[in-house]
Amino acid sequence: MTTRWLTAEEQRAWRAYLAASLLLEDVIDRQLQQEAGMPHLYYSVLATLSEAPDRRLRMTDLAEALKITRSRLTYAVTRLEKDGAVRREGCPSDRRGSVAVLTDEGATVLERTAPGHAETVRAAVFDHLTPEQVGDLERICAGIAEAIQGDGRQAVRADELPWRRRSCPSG
Amino acid sequence: MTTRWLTAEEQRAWRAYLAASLLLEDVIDRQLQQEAGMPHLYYSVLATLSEAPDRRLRMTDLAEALKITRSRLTYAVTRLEKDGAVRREGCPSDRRGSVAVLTDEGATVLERTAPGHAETVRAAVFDHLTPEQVGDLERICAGIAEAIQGDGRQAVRADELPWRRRSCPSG
DNA sequence: ACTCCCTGGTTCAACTTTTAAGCAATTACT
DNA sequence: AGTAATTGCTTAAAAGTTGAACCAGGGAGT
Repeated sequence: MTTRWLTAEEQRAWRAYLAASLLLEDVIDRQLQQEAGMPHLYYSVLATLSEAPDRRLRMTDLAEALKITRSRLTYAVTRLEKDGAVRREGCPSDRRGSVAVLTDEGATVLERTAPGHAETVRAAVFDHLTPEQVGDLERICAGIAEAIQGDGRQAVRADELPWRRRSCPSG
Repeated sequence: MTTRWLTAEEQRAWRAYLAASLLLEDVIDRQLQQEAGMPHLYYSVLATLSEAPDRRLRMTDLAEALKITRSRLTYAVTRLEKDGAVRREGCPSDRRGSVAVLTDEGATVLERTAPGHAETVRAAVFDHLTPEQVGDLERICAGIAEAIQGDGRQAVRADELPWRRRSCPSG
């Protein structure tokens, strides 16, 4: 097949996306590094745990929720554990497994820093979007995620090719 | 001010965005690592140079175009120089300056790998967006970039607070 | 020319991420 | 039960990134 290049409009959109995503990651990482002493991803680990039943999640489920590799998560949790924000527990139902648990200290960090984070996201993103655009953004991004994940045909992640589900957390 | 949290719709959009951007970066990095032997950002360095007049750009201009810090660019160019894809030249009009130049070898790598990259971006992003959505995406992202950059008030980049312009390349 | 400050770019040390192994527990199969 | 393949998670080594510090060159004011 002769290469299907991007159209001019697609190129403009793609470049705008690349610029925005780099700038955004930068601003958010910096803000959280300042206020919470950790990069955005690590904050997301805490945030995700805080919403999980019993504030705990299997490592693999957490990685899946965050869309990152297990390896990356292992390092993140190790660091957060050193900080006292997270604790690891063995999984009773599967002796291989381990469960990340948000500590009270971690919850406190989250509570303290969530407002600043929300403010940053709002200032960078939502304060200048119309409600329709918010909906558009969600649909567009959901479509992208879907296109990438619902893609059993080819190796998409090096780590763990198809996306699977596990369980165990509070039992 | 009592924290302006994100609305439910905004949260959904934000989470969809985070997931999509992580997955997307992952897929693209992996594809380019495979085909071009370099991460996406490094490919972007080559791509940006290839479109610049005389295939050359001052380091700071290149960093600005790519929305990355000069430090990060220094490392990228050093690596690409080792690969032979880029060459550094002194800037005649400012002895402090250096200019990154795309070599023929770099141009060849780009030509060879651009189709695969385009295909990946298309498959992950544009193949399932309507033309309206492409426009929406561009406008939304442009707005985000604008909100972050057009922000002289606060330190947005650690490196170089306000965004400026330079020149010199082919003169 | 002399100061003082700014700018362009690089470098260092600390940190994060990646990829490919690696290991132990579990499952599937016989 | 016995064994091979799979799964859950960690680790090692290499690569990339960050933020601060650094240095030489350029500019403005005197």
